[in-house]
Amino acid sequence: MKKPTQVDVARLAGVSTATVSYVVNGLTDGRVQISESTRQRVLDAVDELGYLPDARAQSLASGDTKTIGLIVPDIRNPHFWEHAEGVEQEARASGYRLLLSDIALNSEYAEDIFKDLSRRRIDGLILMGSFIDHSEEAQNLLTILRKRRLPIVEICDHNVDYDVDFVVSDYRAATKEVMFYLLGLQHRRIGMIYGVAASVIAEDRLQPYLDSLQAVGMPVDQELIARCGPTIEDGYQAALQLLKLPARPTALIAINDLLAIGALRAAGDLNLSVPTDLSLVGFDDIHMAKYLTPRLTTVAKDAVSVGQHAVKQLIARIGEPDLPRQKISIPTYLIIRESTGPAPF
Amino acid sequence: MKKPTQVDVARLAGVSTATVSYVVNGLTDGRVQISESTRQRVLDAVDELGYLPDARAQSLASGDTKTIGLIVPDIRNPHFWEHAEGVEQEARASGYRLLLSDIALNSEYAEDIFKDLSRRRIDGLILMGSFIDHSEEAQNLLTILRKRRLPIVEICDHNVDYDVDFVVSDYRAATKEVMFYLLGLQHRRIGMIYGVAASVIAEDRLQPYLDSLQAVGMPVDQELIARCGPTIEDGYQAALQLLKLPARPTALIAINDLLAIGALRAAGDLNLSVPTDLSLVGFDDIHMAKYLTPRLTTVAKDAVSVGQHAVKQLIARIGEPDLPRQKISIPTYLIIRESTGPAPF
DNA sequence: TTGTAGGCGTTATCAC
DNA sequence: GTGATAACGCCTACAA
Repeated sequence: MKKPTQVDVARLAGVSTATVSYVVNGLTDGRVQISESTRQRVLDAVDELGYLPDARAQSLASGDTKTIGLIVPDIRNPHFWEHAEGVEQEARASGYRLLLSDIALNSEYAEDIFKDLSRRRIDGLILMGSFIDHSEEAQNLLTILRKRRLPIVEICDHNVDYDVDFVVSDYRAATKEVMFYLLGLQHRRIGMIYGVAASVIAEDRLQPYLDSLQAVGMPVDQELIARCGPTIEDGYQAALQLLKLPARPTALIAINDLLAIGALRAAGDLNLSVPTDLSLVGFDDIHMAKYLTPRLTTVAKDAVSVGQHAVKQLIARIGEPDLPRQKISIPTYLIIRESTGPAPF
Repeated sequence: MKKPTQVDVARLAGVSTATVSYVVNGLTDGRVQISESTRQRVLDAVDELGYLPDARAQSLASGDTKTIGLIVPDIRNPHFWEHAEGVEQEARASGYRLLLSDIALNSEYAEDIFKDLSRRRIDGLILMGSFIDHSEEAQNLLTILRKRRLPIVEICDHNVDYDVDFVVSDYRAATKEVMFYLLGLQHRRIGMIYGVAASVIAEDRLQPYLDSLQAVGMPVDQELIARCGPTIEDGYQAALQLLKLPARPTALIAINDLLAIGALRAAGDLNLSVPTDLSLVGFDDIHMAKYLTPRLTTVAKDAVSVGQHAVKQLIARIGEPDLPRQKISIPTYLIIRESTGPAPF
C-alpha cells in the first residue's frame, strides 16, 4: 500500500499530472483556468486516494522548504521555552515548521547540527542566546551559512557584530534601574550571580551592575560576583558561597529567574528570610516567578512576543533577502514584587 | 552563488556524479571500489566547493528522511521539556532530527499539523501526553497515519488502546503510596487538583485517589476534587477554592508540580503554612521541585530517560515495522521532601 | 482548458 | 573502477 502520488491521482481522474498540480495548488499564481468539472474530478480522486503531495518533491521543484531551524541554547531554562512558544505560534501561522536543535554552548555537536541544517536546505534559522559569539568554530560555521545567504535572525541581549538580523531585549537600562532601586533601599553590598554558559552572555546585566556602582562611587568587590553555570543548582551554590561571606551581601541579583530560584533556596537554607534579611532580583519573569514565595522581583520582557517578532523578521528577510539589516528592540521593565525590600542592619 | 551540486563536484573532479555519490557516501553498501586517487580528487573538489548533499534529494531517492516528528501537548510545562531533552539527545545520537509541533489538546490545528507531518514524509512520530485519546478528530488522523504505517511511539501515563508502541510511566501505584502516606499522617480531607487539558489525562492519579479512599472506607467528597486547566494560575485558583471550603482539606494533591507551585502560592496567600497547616504533593519532580520552599514532596520519574526510550523504540520500529507492539514501562516513585507532614488539628 | 516535457539533486542499477 | 541513465514526485514553461 504505497503512498499515492500525483500520477495516481491523474490516472484516476483521467487527467494529466499538470492538471492535478494546478487544482491541488489552487490554480497556482496567475490564472490557469480549470473547468469546474475536471476540478471536481481531481478533487474527488485526491480524497479517494487520500493523496497528500510529497513535501520533499515539492521542495526540490519549487526551491523552498517551508522549514525554519530553531536552535535553543539551554533546554532547561523555561525562558527559552517561552521564546519557543512565540516562535512556534508565528511560524505555524505563516505555514512554516520548526526543526529543533538543542545546542549547548561550545557543543561538540555544533558543527554537525549546522551542517545538517544546511543539507536540509532550511529557509531560515533562528538562533537563541547568542551563544555563537565566543565559540570560534560556531562563528565560522555561521559565516559559512551567511555566505550561502541563509536568512538568520538572532534573539539576544546585546548588539551582534556580524551580519544578521536580530531581536534584542537589552536589559541594560533595566539593570541600572534595579541597581538604583536597591541602592535607594540602602543596600551597599549587592551580590551578582553571574551564571552563564558562555562568557559573553548577559553582559547587559553585568556591565550596568559595575557601572552603577561606579556611578555612586562604590568600589567593585570581585568577591561579590559569583560566576557559575546556568542550572538551578549552580545558582544555589553560588548564592550559598556569596551568603557565607564574612561581610555578606544584603541583596542578590541573579542573571535570570532560574538562578534566582536556586538563590532563594540557598537563603532559606541559611535561615535568611527574603526580603527581610536579603533582597533578591531575577531576570526574565518566567511564568512561575510571580507564584514563588516570596513573589520574585524581576526584570521582564515579553518572551513570546520576542519569538513572534523573530519569525516575522525572518520571513520578511526570506521574502526579500536584500533588505537592510534589521534590529528589533523589545522593551524590558522592572517588576517589583515581594523579594526586595530595605536593607537590614 | 548557487549552492554547489553533485554535478558541480563531478565536473570539477573530472568524474561522473555516480562516483561522487560513491565517495561521499563512503563507498555505499557493498564494495564499490574507488581508486584512492579519484577518491582524493573528489574529496578535494567537495571541500573546495563546500559541497553538502541536498537532503531533500537524497531523501527522495533513498526513501527515508531521517526526521522524526515530536508533538508536545503543553509547551509551558517544564516536564514536557524534560521529555523533549531526552528525545532530542537520543534522536541526534542516532542521526535523526526533530520536527517540533506544539498542539494544544483538541486544537483546531491538529489536522493541519498531522497532514503536514505526513506530507513531509517523516520517518516516525513521537506523541506526548496521550492527548489524542479523547479528540475524535485526532483519533481519526492518527488512524490514517497508522494505516500508512507511520511508526509512532506515544509517551503517556496509561495503556493506550490503539495500535502504537508506547512508553508508559504509570503513576497509579505511586499515587496509592501517596494516599496511604497522607492517610497515615492522619489527613482525612485530602483535596485533589485535577488540572488537565483533556478529560482522560491523569486518570492514573485520579482513579487511585478515589480507590484509596474507598479502600479505607472514606467517602469521596466531590467538593474536594477541583477540576481545572493546566496552567499555574489554574492551580492557584483551584487551591484557593479548595482551601476556602468551610471544612478545608488538610492535604492537597496536585496532578503535577506546576499546579503544585500554584497551590503553594495559594496556601501562602491564605496564611496557611506548608506543611504545618497543609500538606502538598505534586507529580513529575520537575527540576525546580526540590528548590522550592518548602521543597516539594512529589512523585518522580526519569523524564529524560522516557524520552530516550521513546526514540530508541521508534527507531527499532522504523528498522523493523513488523515487530510486535511494544510497551515500555518506566518506574515512578514517591520522593518525600518537606511539603508534607502530619495533619493539623 | 489541458497536456507534454524538462528540471530539481540524489541514489541505484547496469553496463563497460 | 567508473560512467550512463532511469527512477524519486513534483512544478512550470510551453504547446496544443
